[in-house]
Amino acid sequence: MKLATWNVNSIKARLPNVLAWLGEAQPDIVLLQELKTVEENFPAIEIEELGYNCAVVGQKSYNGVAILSKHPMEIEHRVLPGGGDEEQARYVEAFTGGLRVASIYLPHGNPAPGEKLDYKLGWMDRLIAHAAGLITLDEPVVLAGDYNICPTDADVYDPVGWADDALCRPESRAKFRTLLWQGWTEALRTLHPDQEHLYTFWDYQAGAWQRDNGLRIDHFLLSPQAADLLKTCEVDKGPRGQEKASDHTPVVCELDI
DNA sequence: ATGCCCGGAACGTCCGGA
Repeated sequence: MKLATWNVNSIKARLPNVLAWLGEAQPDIVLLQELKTVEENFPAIEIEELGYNCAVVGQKSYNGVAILSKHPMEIEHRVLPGGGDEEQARYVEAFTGGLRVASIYLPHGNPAPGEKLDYKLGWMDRLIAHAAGLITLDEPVVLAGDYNICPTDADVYDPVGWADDALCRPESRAKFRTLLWQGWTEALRTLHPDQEHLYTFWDYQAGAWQRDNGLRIDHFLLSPQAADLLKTCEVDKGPRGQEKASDHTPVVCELDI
């Protein structure tokens, strides 16, 4: 089973790139973030033509997450529990292909410190609380997406320059570690512990892609039962180098199921 | 020290992104 996560930075602007990559990479399950549109305007027909079922949680202009799956799919959550009447489309969770999977778009938290960082940390507390329940279910669970967290300085092209940014601040990293300590395996770094320049995002500005000034902020977290199935996890840099690219590139994870 | 580049909304130019 081949899974992928990809922040596409507008599904409408990125549709040709997404369709081409789906056809070429042939993933079974895809977790998308930053759709930037409502569910009614999600290009479901084009994606269904490639054999996917779609679970979409949209929002006008901002955020938006989806799960695409070649298997039958049952939606479990359209919003991260614990947030009252949260309006931001940042979480969708479903059963599909024998797995429980969630597509996550964590708030970035800048400028920091301030309200935005507080919202991010509060959102992470909710994720930690929900994940604590999921990990007791003794089933293979995959929590993947754009976490907007660089877990360590090895995941940043310029750790000193980014030290005070919400993606790298100790408060953000501490929450991420709290989540991992529940027993989640962060697949990409686990399989590539010493790899340098292992990035998933390159800013559009200042020639970041050409200079390989990247960040690793898109992550696959696996429950113990899912980690037991882990075969490979890789960054596919291809889509970032193409015309009209997203600023993120897909991370692909293969499970032996 | 600041902005660089994008997409969305909307038709000015700003907001959000990371």
